[in-house]
Amino acid sequence: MNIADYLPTLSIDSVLICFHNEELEVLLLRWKNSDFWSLPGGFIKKNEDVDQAARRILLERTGLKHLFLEQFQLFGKANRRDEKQLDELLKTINFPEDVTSWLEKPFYTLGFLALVRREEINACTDQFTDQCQWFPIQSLPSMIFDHPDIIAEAKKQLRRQVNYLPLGKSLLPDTFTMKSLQLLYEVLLNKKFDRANFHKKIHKLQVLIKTGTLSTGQSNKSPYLYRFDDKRYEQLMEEGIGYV
Amino acid sequence: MNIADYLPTLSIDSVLICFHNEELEVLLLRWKNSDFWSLPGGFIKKNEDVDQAARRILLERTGLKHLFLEQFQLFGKANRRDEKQLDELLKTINFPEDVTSWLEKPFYTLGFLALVRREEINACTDQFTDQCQWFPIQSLPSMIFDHPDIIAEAKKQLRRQVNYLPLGKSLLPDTFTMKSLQLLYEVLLNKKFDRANFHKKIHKLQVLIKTGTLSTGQSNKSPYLYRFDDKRYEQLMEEGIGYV
DNA sequence: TCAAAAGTGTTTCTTTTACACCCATGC
DNA sequence: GCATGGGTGTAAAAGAAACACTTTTGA
Repeated sequence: MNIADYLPTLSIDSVLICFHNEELEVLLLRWKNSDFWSLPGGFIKKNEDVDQAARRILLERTGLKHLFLEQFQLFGKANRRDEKQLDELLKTINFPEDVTSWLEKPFYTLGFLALVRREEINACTDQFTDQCQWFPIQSLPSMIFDHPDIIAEAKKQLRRQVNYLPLGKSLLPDTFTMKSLQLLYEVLLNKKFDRANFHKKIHKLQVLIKTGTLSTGQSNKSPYLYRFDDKRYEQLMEEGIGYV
Repeated sequence: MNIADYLPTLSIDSVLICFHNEELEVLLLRWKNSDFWSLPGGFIKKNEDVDQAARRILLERTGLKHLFLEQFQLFGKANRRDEKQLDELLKTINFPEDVTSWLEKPFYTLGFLALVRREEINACTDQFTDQCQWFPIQSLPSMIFDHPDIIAEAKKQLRRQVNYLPLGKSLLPDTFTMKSLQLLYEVLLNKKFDRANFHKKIHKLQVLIKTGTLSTGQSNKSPYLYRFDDKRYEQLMEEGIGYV
């Protein structure tokens, strides 16, 4: 990392979210020689689009080229990074002098929300971190700086924009059952739906295509498998699904 | 303006919106010696909260201390400012050398949405501009750089967040008639409401308090004047009004 | 044949919509 | 009194919610 290639002042942190074990999970990296975790992030190159920078950073971290990624808020408090904590984190690692002084500069950070499928991700660490793990969004470990706030705001964004985000398409596998779709929205909105009414509501949207059935091995009827009608799905994202 | 006090890389531009003549209007400033208009904006001081910077800049421009102000998007294209245009704008004014070279640096800009009452504003120009005017949001003049995009995104934000923005409270006078409230939402959503049903909808929200009647001088019944119940209003902003 | 879970249908209640009616005001 | 626009009431239509019924599957 050649410091001279990067812009000061503004960094990027991404909240990667997946749906796993009937829960939303967030990807975190552990800082070297510490018990603190942080969001995958990075810096912006000179002459680079900010959106492009966010994609580049996530590509390095996950190997994913195509994923839903959207900025949601600039975290702009002057004292957003605890100085003491920053010093301690830097002390434990022997970065080259130029990297250390770069990291000590003040940075606002732009928060991005990314929606991914856990099984498509091969997450890896960066030069600041030595471990990489998914955590249920309801039980997160200690994090550096204002990263807990960033995740909290991402959650709010997720709820408020629920009608305009490609949640099903980004978080579920290509084919899925009605039950898993319902479960996803129940978790997102923290609210139970009536199974029968959920069916009707979704079918009225005309966004699902039956692709077969899933043999569960259970002693009951096999549920249908669906996939999304891409054209109709895009249309719904424009108009809003009308969930809440 | 002492350049050394300010951060590079990131600037601020605000879309000030008022409701006047049954239309939404935007405040623009005209660049000195040019036919191009721009949003009121500025730079961030070292060690300053970004939100605070946006307030400081608007205070200088409008004299308003309290107003609704919220960031809505970072405009992060590397080439968002047309170089040719920038050069031409700078050529026509004799800024000190340090200011010129400051302005020539690359800047991303953070867009803020501000909701104001036109009559409370005493808008004035800054060192870059010589005129200041409100324009109907539907008929805007030529603007510099990506400022048309910024306004377009602000409009989208306004529509999408309509349920969570204090539109009535920020854009209408302290007391107002049901008709003017209806008109505001009709303009915002570009959609007509049935007068009777609008009454019922609003009354069910239990957010209005009757404060008297307005003598219009017209040969018909005087409409009631209302004001908002502050406590209930805040509550509604949290939950969302449920308009669209 | 039974239990379990998926899929579908029906009834009820609530909300939305359309529109009619009444009321105050100035000429 | 009458035209005008504000305020209120009512009936029809649409939509949401609750819940019962039917189907499929493996044991």
